[in-house]
Amino acid sequence: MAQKPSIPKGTRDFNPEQVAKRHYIINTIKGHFERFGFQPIETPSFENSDNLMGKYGEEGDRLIFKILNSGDYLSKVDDALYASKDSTKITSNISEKALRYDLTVPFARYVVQHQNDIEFPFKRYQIQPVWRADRPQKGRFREFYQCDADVVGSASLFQEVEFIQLYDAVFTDLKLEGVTIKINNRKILSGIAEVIGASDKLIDFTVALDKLDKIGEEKVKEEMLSKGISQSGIEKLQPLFSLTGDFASQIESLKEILDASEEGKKGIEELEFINNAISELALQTATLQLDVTLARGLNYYTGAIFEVAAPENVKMGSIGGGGRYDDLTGIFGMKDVSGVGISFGLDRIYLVLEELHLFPETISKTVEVLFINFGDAEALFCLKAIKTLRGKGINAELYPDAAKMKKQMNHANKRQIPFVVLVGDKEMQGNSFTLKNMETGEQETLSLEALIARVQ
RNA sequence: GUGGUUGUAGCUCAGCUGGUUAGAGCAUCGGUUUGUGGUACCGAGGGUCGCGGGUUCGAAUCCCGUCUUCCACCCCA
Repeated sequence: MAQKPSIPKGTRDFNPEQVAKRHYIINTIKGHFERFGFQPIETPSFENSDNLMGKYGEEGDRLIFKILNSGDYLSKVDDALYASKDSTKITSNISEKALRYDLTVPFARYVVQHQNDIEFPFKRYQIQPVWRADRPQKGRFREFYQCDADVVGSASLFQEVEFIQLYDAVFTDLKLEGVTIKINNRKILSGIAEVIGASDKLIDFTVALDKLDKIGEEKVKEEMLSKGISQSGIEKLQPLFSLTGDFASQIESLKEILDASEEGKKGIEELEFINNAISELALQTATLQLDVTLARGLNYYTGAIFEVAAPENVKMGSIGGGGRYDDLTGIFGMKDVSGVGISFGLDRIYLVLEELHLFPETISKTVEVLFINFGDAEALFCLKAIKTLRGKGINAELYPDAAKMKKQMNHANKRQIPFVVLVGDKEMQGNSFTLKNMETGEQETLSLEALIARVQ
C-alpha cells in the first residue's frame, strides 16, 4: 500500500455507531412525517442540468456539481469557444447533467412531470443526500442529507401551522429542547422594500438585513448604501432596527411601518393568522419567534419563511428551514400551484445532539449472543442452536474460527456482546449449553429452552 | 471564489533556534495461561515525518507549490 486511500473533501465515511445514530434521527423524523400524513418519494441523485441551473441564483449555479458528458466530450466544443476560455459557456457544452443541489426543485419537477397521477393537495416527504461544491467548515459538507416535507396544491395557511407543529413534534421527540422556530414573511420584506423605494433591490436589501444580528446595524446600513439603496430609504428603516417585544407587539410596530403597502399588510395578516393558531394549539418544547430580519434561503419563497435555530448554547448554523412558494412549479411550466415545505438538516442535527449528549445509550444494535468455536463438530452443533435462537428473533452468531479462547472472548468484549455460549464435549453429550454473562462473569449450564428464556 | 490554519505509527500526540539509528501512551500480535475475557507482567511488529520540488555538508524542523483538515468571509442545511 503505497499511498493511503482517501475520500473527497467535504465527504465522510460513517462507522456502525454513527450510522445507528443517523438512523435514529431519520427514523424519528420519518415517523412524524408519516404521522402528519406525508408520503415518501425518491428522485434521482442527478438531474438534467436545465432543471437545476438558474434556479438558485448565480451563487447556486457556482455550487452545483456538474457531471462531465460521457465519451469524447471536447470534440463538440468548437475551437473559438474553447479558445475563449469562457468556463460558463463551455460548461453547458460539455456537461448536461448535474448532482441535485436540494430536494425542493427536483420535487417541483416531479410534480409537474407526474401532475396527472397526483391527487392534490399532495403531501410528500423525501430523505436523500444533496451535493454542494462549497468549501467545508463546521456543520457544512459537500455531501449531506436533507429531510424535506412539502405540500403542493393548497394555499391554506393551516399548512404553515401544521409545519410549525411538525418541527415542534420532531425536536421534542429527539429531546432537543429549546429550539427556536423563526418565522418571517416575504410579503413583509417586499412591503418594506416598497415603502423605502427599493422594490427593485429586494434581494440585496434582504441579504443585507439578514446580517443584522451578525454584523450590526451600522454595517447593515453601509452594505445597503453600497448596493444603491438611498439614504432617505435607509432612514425610514430606523423603526425596524429597534423592533422589540413579543410576537404581537412586533406585529403592531410593523403595522405602522407598512401602512402604505398593501402587500406588506397582507404579510402581516398571514403572520397574525399563523401566530393565533399556534397560540391556540400550543407548542411542546419549541418557541415560535417573529424575526423580520430573517431572509435567508432561496429566492423562490413568496410567503412564510422558516428557519430553525439550535438551542442558544450550541454554536451551529440553522438546523432547518423552509417556506411558502406560490409558483415553484411555474419554473417547469405549471402555473398557479402553491407549495409550502420545510427541511431538516440531518447532519447538523447530528452534531447538535452529539454536542449535547442527547443520543440514547442503547442505540447501537449488536449481537446478543456469541457462540464460542471449539472445532467443526462443536460449531455445527452450535449453528443448530443459533438457527433456533434467530427464529425467536434473537441476534446470535458463531465465532467463525476455532481460535484461542482468549481471542474469542476478547472479540466478544470489544464488540460489547453481553452473552457468550460455550459448547464442548461435555455440553454436546448432555445436549446442553454453558451460558456466560460477560458483564458479571457468571455462568450456568442450561437446556436450549432455558437458554432462550435467559437471553430473550 | 477570498483569507487563515492543520498534517509525525492503526489512534492521541511529543520531537527545542536544522545535527547520530524519529519517540511515548493506547491499540495490534505473541508469551506467562491449549475450556474462560476485562487486570498484571514480559516481548514483538508497525513510520518514504501528507505529496512534489528547493536551500543546506546535513531537513520531520527553513522556503515554494500541491492535496487534506479545521476556521472566517461569500453563501447556506
